[in-house]
Amino acid sequence: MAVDPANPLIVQSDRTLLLDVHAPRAEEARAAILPFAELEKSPEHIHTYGITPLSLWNAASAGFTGEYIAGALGDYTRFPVPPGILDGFADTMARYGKIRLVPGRGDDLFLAVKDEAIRAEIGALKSLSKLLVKAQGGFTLRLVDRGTVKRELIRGGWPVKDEAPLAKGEDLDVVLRKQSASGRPFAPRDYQIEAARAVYGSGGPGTGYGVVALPCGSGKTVVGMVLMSWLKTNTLILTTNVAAVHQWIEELLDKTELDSGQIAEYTGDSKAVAPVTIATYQIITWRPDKKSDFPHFRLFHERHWGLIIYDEVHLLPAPVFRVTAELQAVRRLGLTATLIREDGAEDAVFSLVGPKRYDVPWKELEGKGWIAEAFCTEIRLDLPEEQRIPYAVAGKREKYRIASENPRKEEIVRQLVENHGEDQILVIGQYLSQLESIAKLIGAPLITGKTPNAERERIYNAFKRKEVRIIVVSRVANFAIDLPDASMAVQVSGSFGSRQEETQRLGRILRPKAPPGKTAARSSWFFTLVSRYTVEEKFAANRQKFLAEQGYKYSIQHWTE
DNA sequence: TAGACAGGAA
DNA sequence: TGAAATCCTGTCTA
Repeated sequence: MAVDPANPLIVQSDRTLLLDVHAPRAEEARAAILPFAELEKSPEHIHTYGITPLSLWNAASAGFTGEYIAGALGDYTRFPVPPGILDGFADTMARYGKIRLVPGRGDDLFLAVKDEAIRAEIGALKSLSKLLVKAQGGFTLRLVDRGTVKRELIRGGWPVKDEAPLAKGEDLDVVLRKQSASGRPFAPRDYQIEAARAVYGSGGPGTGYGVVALPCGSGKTVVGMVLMSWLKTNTLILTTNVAAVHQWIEELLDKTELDSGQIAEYTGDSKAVAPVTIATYQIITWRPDKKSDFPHFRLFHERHWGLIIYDEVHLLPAPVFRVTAELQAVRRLGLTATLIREDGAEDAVFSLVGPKRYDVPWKELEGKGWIAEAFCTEIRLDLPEEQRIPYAVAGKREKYRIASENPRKEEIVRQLVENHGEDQILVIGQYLSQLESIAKLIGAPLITGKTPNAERERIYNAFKRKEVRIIVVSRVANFAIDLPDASMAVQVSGSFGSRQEETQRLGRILRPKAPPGKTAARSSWFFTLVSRYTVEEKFAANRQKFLAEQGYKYSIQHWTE
């Protein structure tokens, strides 16, 4: 606990933290600041973290205090911490809990605000003037406005601690199996139980809700099942696509004693409803035209749900926010690999699903062998001579495409797959013409959105049996969770710098290759090809942020002829 | 009744 | 910033 010029962290008064990656104890410092800071930039030497109100409230709701932050910064700081900054953090964190939502008279809710000044500030918020009615010690509001009020308040800088009771839901005896239906012994892992517990008991009995962030391949569905087995109630599970719906059903049948009659699929194919129902976000937000209602919203009050699970909660579509009233009355669990949203709707997730209750650095799971160790390499290459002029004069949009489709990438792919003769490889890209060309060059099958399901299955099976070693895939790789596991991925082009996408792609190769505890999981390789001195460099940097945040190191290799 | 396919949405 | 994929519904065919 002392300022030391060898320390890794520089704390600045604009609420940014600079982490010197090469300093001793840099990794320790990263783990210490992760609960309350967000990574903003991650070039080679110095990483920049920002501390935002939302990151502080997430920390506050997870039980971290101003003293913890003061301690963490004090332990690792290189220079004296700027005066006043800690008070600012404590002040922001103290806002969490100052406003509480509790039951009111009859069906109404009551917004309890003890502090008179805060009461005046909220009373003056125009966006809430129609929803809130002044009362002794706070405001009353209608039950249906619960979600809207919470969202408006967080926009105004006031997170609400929602302590109003949640519907209990109809009983359903959910029991986890000791041995999965497929015959293997099954027990939830420590971190899965901890994650479920963090949500279950988050606000005292009957008030559990919130978000769990765990990497792809670490068994997020198990966290959901553990919570279901504790709450023992009718459960609605929302997810992104039909493949994920099917995976949930398989997992539930495999690892719980529920039978197929108690589980239903609510999708385009089948509109069944059962004590456990799994639906896609898309069907819920479908409507005949822009002026109509959302006919499938009825699913929310079709049954007395006692739990709603939002799979990939960072993809929660905006229209769902409209049924906030129904959603607010039910216990809810958000599952995600990353909370980062490029559209900035994080505050909506915070206020409507809940704060982040649990989070493990990927590296920690990797150390314990639950997910494979990954080596990430960014390969930078020049544009071919003849494309430099066209690139220079191209418009912004064209530039990205020229850089992405750099024909030299094809030769690098060929060499990489040749050098990794032992690995099962996915080549992932964005543009179909480029992928077609690569598939032809290395003689590997290509899967795109147009590939019929039967054909996909045939290729996947051949890949699993190791008859096919390499598959070239388009963006189907982002969502198709039925993709087989691979030990190496080569990304030849990506979309506009989405960290989410990068995370998903890396998730493809992070699944453990050996039984945990016995031998270490087999290592994985992840290569990204980037055209030097082009816009692609900037986007590539953005994509890597999340991985750097989790402690992965990208090594950069410059490719020369 | 199943499937294939077109069209719209985000 | 743009391209590609998905999912939903409705219609047509056998």
